[in-house]
Amino acid sequence: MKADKNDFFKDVYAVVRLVPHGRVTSYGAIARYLGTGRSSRMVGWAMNNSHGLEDSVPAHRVVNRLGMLTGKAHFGSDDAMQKLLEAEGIKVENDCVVYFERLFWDPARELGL
DNA sequence: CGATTGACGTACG
DNA sequence: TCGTACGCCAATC
Repeated sequence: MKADKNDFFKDVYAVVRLVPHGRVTSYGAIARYLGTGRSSRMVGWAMNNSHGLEDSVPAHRVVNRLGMLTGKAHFGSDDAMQKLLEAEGIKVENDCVVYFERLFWDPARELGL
Protein backbone atom coordinates (compact mmCIF):
# COMPACT_ATOMS: atom_id res chain seq x y z
CA MET A 1 0.00 0.00 0.00
CA LYS A 2 1.55 3.26 -1.04
CA ALA A 3 0.74 6.44 0.76
CA ASP A 4 0.71 8.70 -2.25
CA LYS A 5 -0.96 12.07 -2.15
CA ASN A 6 -3.53 10.57 -4.46
CA ASP A 7 -4.65 8.44 -1.54
CA PHE A 8 -5.24 11.61 0.39
CA PHE A 9 -8.02 12.59 -1.96
CA LYS A 10 -9.29 9.05 -1.98
CA ASP A 11 -9.30 8.99 1.79
CA VAL A 12 -11.24 12.24 1.87
CA TYR A 13 -13.91 10.72 -0.34
CA ALA A 14 -13.95 7.61 1.85
CA VAL A 15 -14.47 9.62 5.03
CA VAL A 16 -17.18 11.77 3.46
CA ARG A 17 -19.00 8.65 2.31
CA LEU A 18 -18.76 7.34 5.87
CA VAL A 19 -20.69 10.33 7.12
CA PRO A 20 -24.01 8.95 8.44
CA HIS A 21 -27.28 10.00 6.91
CA GLY A 22 -28.48 13.23 8.47
CA ARG A 23 -25.06 14.17 9.75
CA VAL A 24 -22.47 16.74 8.71
CA THR A 25 -18.74 17.21 9.10
CA SER A 26 -16.19 19.93 8.51
CA TYR A 27 -13.16 20.25 6.25
CA GLY A 28 -10.87 20.80 9.20
CA ALA A 29 -12.19 17.69 10.96
CA ILE A 30 -11.40 15.53 7.95
CA ALA A 31 -8.05 17.20 7.41
CA ARG A 32 -7.16 16.67 11.05
CA TYR A 33 -8.29 13.06 10.88
CA LEU A 34 -6.08 12.45 7.85
CA GLY A 35 -3.18 14.12 9.60
CA THR A 36 -2.98 17.07 7.25
CA GLY A 37 -4.24 19.26 10.07
CA ARG A 38 -3.78 22.73 8.69
CA SER A 39 -4.17 21.72 5.06
CA SER A 40 -7.94 21.93 5.24
CA ARG A 41 -7.88 23.64 1.85
CA MET A 42 -6.88 20.39 0.21
CA VAL A 43 -10.07 18.81 1.51
CA GLY A 44 -12.01 21.45 -0.38
CA TRP A 45 -9.96 20.73 -3.48
CA ALA A 46 -10.79 17.05 -3.11
CA MET A 47 -14.47 17.94 -3.08
CA ASN A 48 -13.97 19.95 -6.23
CA ASN A 49 -12.39 16.90 -7.87
CA SER A 50 -15.28 14.77 -6.60
CA HIS A 51 -17.48 16.31 -9.27
CA GLY A 52 -15.76 14.23 -11.94
CA LEU A 53 -15.77 11.03 -9.91
CA GLU A 54 -18.01 8.14 -10.86
CA ASP A 55 -19.12 7.72 -7.27
CA SER A 56 -21.13 10.64 -5.96
CA VAL A 57 -19.56 12.07 -2.85
CA PRO A 58 -22.02 13.59 -0.35
CA ALA A 59 -20.09 16.84 -0.34
CA HIS A 60 -23.25 18.56 0.84
CA ARG A 61 -22.58 16.95 4.22
CA VAL A 62 -19.26 18.72 4.38
CA VAL A 63 -19.30 22.30 5.60
CA ASN A 64 -16.80 24.63 7.14
CA ARG A 65 -16.06 24.80 10.85
CA LEU A 66 -18.84 27.34 11.32
CA GLY A 67 -21.42 25.02 9.76
CA MET A 68 -21.74 27.42 6.87
CA LEU A 69 -22.53 26.07 3.40
CA THR A 70 -19.46 27.62 1.88
CA GLY A 71 -19.47 25.23 -1.08
CA LYS A 72 -23.10 25.65 -2.00
CA ALA A 73 -22.09 27.69 -5.02
CA HIS A 74 -20.24 24.67 -6.44
CA PHE A 75 -23.29 22.41 -6.54
CA GLY A 76 -24.61 24.07 -9.66
CA SER A 77 -27.44 25.77 -7.86
CA ASP A 78 -27.21 27.84 -4.72
CA ASP A 79 -30.18 25.94 -3.30
CA ALA A 80 -28.95 22.47 -4.27
CA MET A 81 -26.77 21.93 -1.21
CA GLN A 82 -29.35 23.27 1.22
CA LYS A 83 -32.02 21.19 -0.45
CA LEU A 84 -29.94 18.04 -0.07
CA LEU A 85 -29.31 18.75 3.60
CA GLU A 86 -32.98 19.40 4.29
CA ALA A 87 -33.78 16.16 2.47
CA GLU A 88 -31.76 14.36 5.14
CA GLY A 89 -33.52 16.09 7.99
CA ILE A 90 -30.85 18.73 8.46
CA LYS A 91 -32.35 22.14 8.98
CA VAL A 92 -30.53 24.89 7.13
CA GLU A 93 -31.15 28.57 7.63
CA ASN A 94 -29.31 31.52 6.19
CA ASP A 95 -26.85 29.09 4.54
CA CYS A 96 -25.95 27.83 7.99
CA VAL A 97 -26.65 24.38 9.45
CA VAL A 98 -28.99 24.62 12.44
CA TYR A 99 -27.78 22.65 15.48
CA PHE A 100 -24.56 22.13 13.53
CA GLU A 101 -22.65 21.17 16.67
CA ARG A 102 -25.33 18.58 17.37
CA LEU A 103 -25.22 17.13 13.86
CA PHE A 104 -21.47 17.46 13.64
CA TRP A 105 -19.84 14.12 12.85
CA ASP A 106 -16.17 13.98 13.72
CA PRO A 107 -14.38 11.02 12.04
CA ALA A 108 -11.57 11.20 14.56
CA ARG A 109 -14.15 10.77 17.30
CA GLU A 110 -16.82 8.57 15.72
CA LEU A 111 -14.29 6.26 14.13
CA GLY A 112 -12.36 6.13 17.38
CA LEU A 113 -9.00 7.62 16.52
C1' DC B 1 8.36 28.40 -14.86
C1' DG B 2 6.40 32.11 -11.60
C1' DA B 3 2.42 34.17 -9.50
C1' DT B 4 -2.41 33.79 -7.97
C1' DT B 5 -6.39 31.50 -6.30
C1' DG B 6 -9.11 28.29 -3.48
C1' DA B 7 -15.56 24.47 -0.90
C1' DC B 8 -10.42 26.51 5.63
C1' DG B 9 -8.47 27.11 10.01
C1' DT B 10 -5.63 29.03 13.47
C1' DA B 11 -2.93 32.78 15.43
C1' DC B 12 -2.20 37.38 16.54
C1' DG B 13 -3.45 42.53 17.37
C1' DT C 1 -14.89 40.58 21.18
C1' DC C 2 -13.99 41.60 16.41
C1' DG C 3 -10.81 42.21 12.48
C1' DT C 4 -6.74 41.11 9.96
C1' DA C 5 -2.73 38.21 8.67
C1' DC C 6 -0.61 33.96 7.73
C1' DG C 7 -0.05 29.00 6.68
C1' DC C 8 -1.09 24.84 3.92
C1' DC C 9 -0.65 22.19 -0.70
C1' DA C 10 -2.28 21.70 -5.12
C1' DA C 11 -4.24 23.36 -9.40
C1' DT C 12 -4.86 26.96 -12.66
C1' DC C 13 -3.65 31.22 -15.29
